[in-house]
Amino acid sequence: MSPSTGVRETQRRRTRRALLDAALSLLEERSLGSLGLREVTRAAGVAPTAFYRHFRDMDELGTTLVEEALASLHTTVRDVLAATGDSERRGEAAVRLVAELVRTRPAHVRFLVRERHGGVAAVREAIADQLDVFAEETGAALAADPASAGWAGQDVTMLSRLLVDHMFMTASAFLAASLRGEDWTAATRTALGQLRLIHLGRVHWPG
Amino acid sequence: MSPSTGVRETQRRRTRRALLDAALSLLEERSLGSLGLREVTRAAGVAPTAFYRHFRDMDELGTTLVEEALASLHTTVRDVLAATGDSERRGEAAVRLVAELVRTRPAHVRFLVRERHGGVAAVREAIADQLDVFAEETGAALAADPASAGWAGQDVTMLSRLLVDHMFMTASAFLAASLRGEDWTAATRTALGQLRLIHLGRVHWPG
DNA sequence: TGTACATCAGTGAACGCGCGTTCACTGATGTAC
DNA sequence: TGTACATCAGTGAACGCGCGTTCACTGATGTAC
Repeated sequence: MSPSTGVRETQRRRTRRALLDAALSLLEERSLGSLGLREVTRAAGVAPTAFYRHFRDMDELGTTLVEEALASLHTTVRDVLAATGDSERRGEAAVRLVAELVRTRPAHVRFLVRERHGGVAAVREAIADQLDVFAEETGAALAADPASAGWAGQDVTMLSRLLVDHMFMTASAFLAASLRGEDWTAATRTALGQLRLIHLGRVHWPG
Repeated sequence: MSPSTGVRETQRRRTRRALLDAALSLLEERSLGSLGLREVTRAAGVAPTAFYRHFRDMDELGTTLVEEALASLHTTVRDVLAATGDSERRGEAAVRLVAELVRTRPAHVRFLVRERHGGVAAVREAIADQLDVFAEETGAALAADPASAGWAGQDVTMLSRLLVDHMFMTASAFLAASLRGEDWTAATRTALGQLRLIHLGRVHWPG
């Protein structure tokens, strides 16, 4: 049998997932730097030593979580960029997709928001590198848009960084609203207004 | 003698400062949640038990750091709001003042950026509350501006939150540039461009 | 299919270590007279 | 000014505890024939 379906491999994957999920769950109200190995294995229901069958240390588990979380984010970014219509509709699509991402993977999104400026260098840098990639992709999409005719390269970069950062702001606002038990209509309206303002500025650039 | 100049009080303040400075220094590459009491006292050059003469626990030290850091920030926000001139000049003033704040108090600014979404609830909430206050002040200043004639209250709020968040983005970009050994010209240009775009959007609002 | 052997995910005991917190203390500083 | 007493910031020993990591192990799963 192929290793991808063997009983042993299946169990191995189950344990690995349990460790990652336990960590994500503990990270709901904590940061990665304060998370202990024994804490994670306890929450996952395995012996402390089982941890080493899957990760060298907590940094490696953290890096794995970054990869998982960014895979979700990558899908969302691509969907946003692929959205068609005028800037109003594209803004709506972006906010809707971010909301959907926060709804389906709240723990992953919270992890990214928290660790983006967090205390674990390896994780911080892994996130920063990927956000650079997203900003570049966004920049390429913007440059291909007729609305960007005549824009300087550095101005496109400036705008794409603003949009990527705004995506994080919006995700963070949704998480904060959930924490306060509010629904997301206010956060959605704010995010849409901000995107509309940014797009207005874009249309009239450089003034 | 008044307690503010007694030898005992002076020494007490010196130790308290040493603890806060030691913590700020350790937080350069760590997060508050992972910081230990003994670690801080060791770095400050006092016995572990001396800590309790000044703070109940690390949370209280963290809250104290928030107050210090936000006092600096408050000055900067007020100066930005007091700046006169057209929006181009106000944007320049804002970026210059943020740069000055990051240059004079890098550890405090890094602490705010890191702990704003960090793992210690008490600190996160203290920062969020103060940012709400800043957003309100900014909103009041915007509303008083003739350029906001006819703006809905929620639109003013939307814009002021964007500006406060942009201030954090800019501070974070300066810190990141320092870390990479770059100078701040690129980060400054980006921040100025973004503010200009936002102001352009504002001028043409609601489209 | 059955058998004999190899693999390896997960275990449990053990270790040395640094942690947060308590306590009674010391001795310089402050206060009353 | 001098003396006797109170205050209290900082100390150092001691505690129990959970930590990360090591090691030899077990027993179910996989493989060769």
